[in-house]
Amino acid sequence: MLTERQLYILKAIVDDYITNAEPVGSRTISKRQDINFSPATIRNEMSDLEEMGFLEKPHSSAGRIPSQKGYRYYVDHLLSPMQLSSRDVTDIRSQLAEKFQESEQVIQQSAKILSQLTSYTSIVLGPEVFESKLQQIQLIPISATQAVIIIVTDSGHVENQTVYFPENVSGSDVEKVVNILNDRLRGVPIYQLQQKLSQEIASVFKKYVSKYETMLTALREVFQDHQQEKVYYGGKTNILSQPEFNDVERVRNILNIFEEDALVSKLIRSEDQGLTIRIGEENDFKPFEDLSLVTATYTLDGKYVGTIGLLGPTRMEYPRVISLMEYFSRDMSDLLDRKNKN
Amino acid sequence: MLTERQLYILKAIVDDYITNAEPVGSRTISKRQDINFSPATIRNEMSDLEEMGFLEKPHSSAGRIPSQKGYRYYVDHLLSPMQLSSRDVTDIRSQLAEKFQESEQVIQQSAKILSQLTSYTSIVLGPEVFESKLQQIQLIPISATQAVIIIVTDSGHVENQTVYFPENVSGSDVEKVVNILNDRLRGVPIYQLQQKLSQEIASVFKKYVSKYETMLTALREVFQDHQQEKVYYGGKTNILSQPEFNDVERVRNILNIFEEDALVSKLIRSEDQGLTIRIGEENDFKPFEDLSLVTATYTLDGKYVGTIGLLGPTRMEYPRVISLMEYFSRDMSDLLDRKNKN
DNA sequence: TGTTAGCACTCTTAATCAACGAGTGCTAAA
DNA sequence: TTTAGCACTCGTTGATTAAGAGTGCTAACA
Repeated sequence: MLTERQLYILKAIVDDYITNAEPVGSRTISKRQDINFSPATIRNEMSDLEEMGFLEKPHSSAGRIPSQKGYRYYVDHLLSPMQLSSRDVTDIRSQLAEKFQESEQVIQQSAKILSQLTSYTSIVLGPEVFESKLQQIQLIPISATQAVIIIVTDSGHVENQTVYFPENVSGSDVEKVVNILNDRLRGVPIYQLQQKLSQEIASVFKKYVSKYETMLTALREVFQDHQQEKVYYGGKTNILSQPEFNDVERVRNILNIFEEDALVSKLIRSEDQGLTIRIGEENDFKPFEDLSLVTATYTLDGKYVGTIGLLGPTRMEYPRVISLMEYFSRDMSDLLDRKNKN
Repeated sequence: MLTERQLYILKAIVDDYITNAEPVGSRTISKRQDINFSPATIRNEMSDLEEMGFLEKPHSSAGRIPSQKGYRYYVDHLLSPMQLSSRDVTDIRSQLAEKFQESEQVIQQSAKILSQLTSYTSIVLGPEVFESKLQQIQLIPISATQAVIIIVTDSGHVENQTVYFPENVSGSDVEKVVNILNDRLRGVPIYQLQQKLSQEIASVFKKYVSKYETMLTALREVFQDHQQEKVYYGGKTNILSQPEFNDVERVRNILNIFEEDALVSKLIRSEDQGLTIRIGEENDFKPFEDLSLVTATYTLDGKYVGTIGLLGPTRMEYPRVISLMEYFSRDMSDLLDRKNKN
């Protein structure tokens, strides 16, 4: 229902607004090399596009800016995904290659690079612990009533926590407990630990361990805590450099959200494999109503482990961002797979 | 060299400016209950105080604001440390008491409370790992060439890192290594680990472990990393609510500093036991030139373990902040001591 | 019938100006 | 020594104006 020319003009406007952050006038468009119509013609088309809801006017004598619907249409139909420059690619390669030690570092580094390349804020959800399985449990006594419990997963992730025993527990009891746990729980997904503990382990403890209730409650607490996903940020303050965010109060609100990992995690998370783009109000979250969020998932052995996200103004460099996100989504997965095979 | 009255007036001006963030005029001061001089008299005194460098004028027809020197004098001689309200105390008590599990949580929670009570930004340096001693080392194989090494200190702190062995290492070798390390290194301060490794352990390895060089380089890397202090923040964005920070660019600069823990750590750190107040340029750091930083140390068993800091505008509620910091400095030390004795 | 030149109109932005008021500094009197 | 009085300074506020960018409409053109 949109004519060829309208498509062309809409694209031109969005492109222009994305780079200049200023309402686009008819003359600006008509001056372009690839367009051979007078401003008046463009104006007529713009007027139509506005009527259809793709454009809006900040005020009657400004140019047009894309509406939310305009961005959406642009993203869905108009946008030509930009080829990543070879400089970008080598940049990424070199920066990711050097840090190759721990999965966690790969993720952190990715967040950083992503934010540097875009000057938006990147948010990466770390591998969910509960997707991975228990490799080993260690209990290291610090004092008579205090020990550190360490949980190592098959992906090499380590969680630790201090436990307090209300009454003294003998060294041999601790040893027994560790043995039992390792025997029975190796290979069990982290999120099932607590359940297994109550159902299977409790009775075994009862048989062999003298102060089994003390141990049990202590362990229960520990398993409770480790079900959350980690959140990594890159360029938290990048968003402040966007001209649309010169109001300190607005900025403060957004920055405060970043402090609440649980909330962010919920916002970013996306079940869909592949790329997701949420524009403005599509985020369904008031403080993000003029922000766009592009997310992609990354995998390990084909299974979902986390999400990478990029948060910027609705006026976002979609073509570039999309290419970048696709690249990262693939590259991180590869990297993690390779690390995993080591 | 300052008369009684001048002291009084200087204090009144600083107090007023601290609460209202606006230049203080002579009339405002003379209206105060406790002052019985006409505006003209006050003006004369103000003029003198300005000449001496304690006050300055934003422009000729505004009131006066304290100069850096003014704040300094106020802090050193004028300020009456405010009694903490009993509400504050109970607030703190209740919020610190509930979270009592891990040292790290105590610190984190302290940072949070401190920022909430003041609406400044709190920065707390975590216990320096290298003050504590090695309790136990664990090496947990994940795959043939990959293991997780876990370092537990006597304070219950856990550090972990993944190590890669370039060539396969046998299980018995790993076991030997762990035994040797635990035998020889228990009780050694963390910061000495690397040194000891090269000096003493290397030769032992050579004797008993087949691929000892592989192990050695892997371990060396691990010990390298764990010498930094952790930095905890509370209310990172609180500073944005101060009226003097309505310029996004300024804010961005400060916020960016918070992302670099090493730098912050260096800035906050203070060797002096007790309270330190650095006003504006005394921080010797450009981006902090109109910020004040109040720091105090906290201890464990009488020994320095970390620093708590509060960062706000030079126009800071010094009386309140000082009391709070003193309180926290004591309370955190107590808390940690008690935890340590458990 | 689609395109475009022309022009009146709208609305923002920047600049200028005057009035206001908060505050100072000085002088002279108490 | 203190203070009343007053002229002066300077930032703030609001109004007014001019400039400029852009639109929308009409009428002419191909």
